[in-house]
Amino acid sequence: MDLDIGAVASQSGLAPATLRYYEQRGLIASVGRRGLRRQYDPSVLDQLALIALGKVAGFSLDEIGRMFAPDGEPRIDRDRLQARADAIDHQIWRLGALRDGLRHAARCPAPSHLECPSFRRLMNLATRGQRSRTAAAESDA
Amino acid sequence: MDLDIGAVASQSGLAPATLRYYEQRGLIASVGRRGLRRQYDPSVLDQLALIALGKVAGFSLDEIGRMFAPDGEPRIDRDRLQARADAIDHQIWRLGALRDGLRHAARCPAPSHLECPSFRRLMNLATRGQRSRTAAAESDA
DNA sequence: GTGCCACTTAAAGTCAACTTGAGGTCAAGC
DNA sequence: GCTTGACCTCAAGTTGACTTTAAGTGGCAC
Repeated sequence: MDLDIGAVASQSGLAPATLRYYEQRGLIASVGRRGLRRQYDPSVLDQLALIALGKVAGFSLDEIGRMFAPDGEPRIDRDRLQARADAIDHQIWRLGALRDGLRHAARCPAPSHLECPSFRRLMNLATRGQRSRTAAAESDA
Repeated sequence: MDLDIGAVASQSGLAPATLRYYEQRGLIASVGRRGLRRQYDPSVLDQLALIALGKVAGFSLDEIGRMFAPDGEPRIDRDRLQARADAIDHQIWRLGALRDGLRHAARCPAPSHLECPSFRRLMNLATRGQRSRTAAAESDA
């Protein structure tokens, strides 16, 4: 019922070497070996999806490792999870402004968008409370 | 009226070396020199805000450079801008699912979140159409 | 029983985005 | 007039996240 690394690789879209790397980094774990070969529980695919998601959200592998432990033990500080969620919310908000800014730029006839008041307003909105990634990393300490 | 690199650094929160690096990469431009020293127009601060924003949105410096030229000439493919905006929209959507997942995880008493149907549903939502960064980069070609 | 091929390890290489270091320049204050 | 400090250049180093390579192993088809 377990998967070997090639199966996990093809189903996850990640290279086998990447999976070994994640295992070495403690992000995932194999359930054992058959001969030399790592055997993975199918649930590792869910974990990999989570990891991919965390990366999209801008977290480092270390941060992700701390958020979602590989052994199924969440072992997560719930306050920290909430803080992450709030940080992501903030990022979503800024991305929304960036998206609006880009859409505006795609339509706006101004010679330079930096001179367009509408664009500048959007960008000012978007850049409020910058440095979220750094802040998130720092709040980790 | 122009700023030297130290002023730009302190107002933007970036290291002087980073500003020189950005200049070298063509992301920003100084308006000239006073002696050896670069002089920057205050508008560079807006450009740096845009760059920071682009980074938050997951773009590489090259991509950002192509999106927002340093000389005030937008020189941007409007279709590409729209495509970016759409990609960001998608990312926002996934981040929303991630945020909801984290909030759920912070409340949910299930021993492992991977076993919690509600969490799994959120994560499945969030991971639909993954690999956005890669996809965005590829759509650049 | 042997050949193949997907696996194994350890170490080195790559790439982006910086950061650091060494050695040099210049304007200003004392 | 000399030191100081903020700047300069160019090269090398660092970090994170992989990828590649070289050399080896072992289960399965034939």
